[in-house]
Amino acid sequence: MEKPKALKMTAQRRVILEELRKERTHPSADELYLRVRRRLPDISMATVYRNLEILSQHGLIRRLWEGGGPRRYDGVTDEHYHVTCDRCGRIGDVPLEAVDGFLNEAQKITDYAIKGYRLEFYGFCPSCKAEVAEADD
Amino acid sequence: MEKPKALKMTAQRRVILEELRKERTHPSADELYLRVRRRLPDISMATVYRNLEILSQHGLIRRLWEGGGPRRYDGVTDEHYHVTCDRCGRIGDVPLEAVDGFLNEAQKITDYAIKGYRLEFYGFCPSCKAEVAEADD
DNA sequence: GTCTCTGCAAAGGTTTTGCAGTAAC
DNA sequence: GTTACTGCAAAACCTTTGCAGAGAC
Repeated sequence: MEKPKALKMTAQRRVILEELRKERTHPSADELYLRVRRRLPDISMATVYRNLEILSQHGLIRRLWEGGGPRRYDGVTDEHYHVTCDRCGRIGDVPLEAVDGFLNEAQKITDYAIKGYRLEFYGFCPSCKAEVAEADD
Repeated sequence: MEKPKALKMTAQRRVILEELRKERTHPSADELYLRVRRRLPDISMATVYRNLEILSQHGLIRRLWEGGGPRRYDGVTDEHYHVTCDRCGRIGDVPLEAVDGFLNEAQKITDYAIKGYRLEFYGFCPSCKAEVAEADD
């Protein structure tokens, strides 16, 4: 197991966290950088990126919709969902029919006009599942 | 209203579509390019990108998990979902509690070990909703 | 004193775009 | 003939990384 690093609270980290918590707009790294720079003019973009990564690893903030990698495409347009392997990235199909009971519920609690949703599962693919099980022996 | 362009079926477009439908691996543009190039050695990457975009606009293929833009962060770590405006990109909160009735159902029909899901709504934000309504008058 | 963090600058990966020529309809 | 499409090359965009020095504990 890897030993987690001890977090040091630097001025940069503190301000990034404060500004992110102050904002309700779900900013990107770039937008946050502009805000943080008002208080710490010498901060660098790299520091912002590094801290956003570290802070979300530690559960202090959340990153929306994974997906840094390349976009992927599907030739099958029938209704179905996908499941991504957390370990190797392989993507499988989940041929569930539309599950939209929560659309109404969601509609009640926001001012947006909700038109649909995106749902994606994650976990371990069959081979990673097997390899992880072996490693645990 | 914008007039949609008529689709012309070029050799490149046909082969891209065929190869994507043949694959069950949800390939990225790059992976697809490698495959397509076996049949059309002179095709360019730009053509692959352009066609993937056009074909998904026309509903002939699907793009997985939107998210070409920058990643976004949330300082609030409480359980909740998000809703993205299709028109202006603004992101709102949907303070629903975990809705995971479909996890079991999904688990039954794949060989993956499903650990969780990501759920995101989309639609129009309050101001876009209003502007679209006016435009329709 | 040790280990983590920082700024800088450079590189990396992915996607888009302007252009002039070509092919589909 | 008109319009959409192509390859090429360059640029745009977003993110990560190596490094040497600085700061937190």
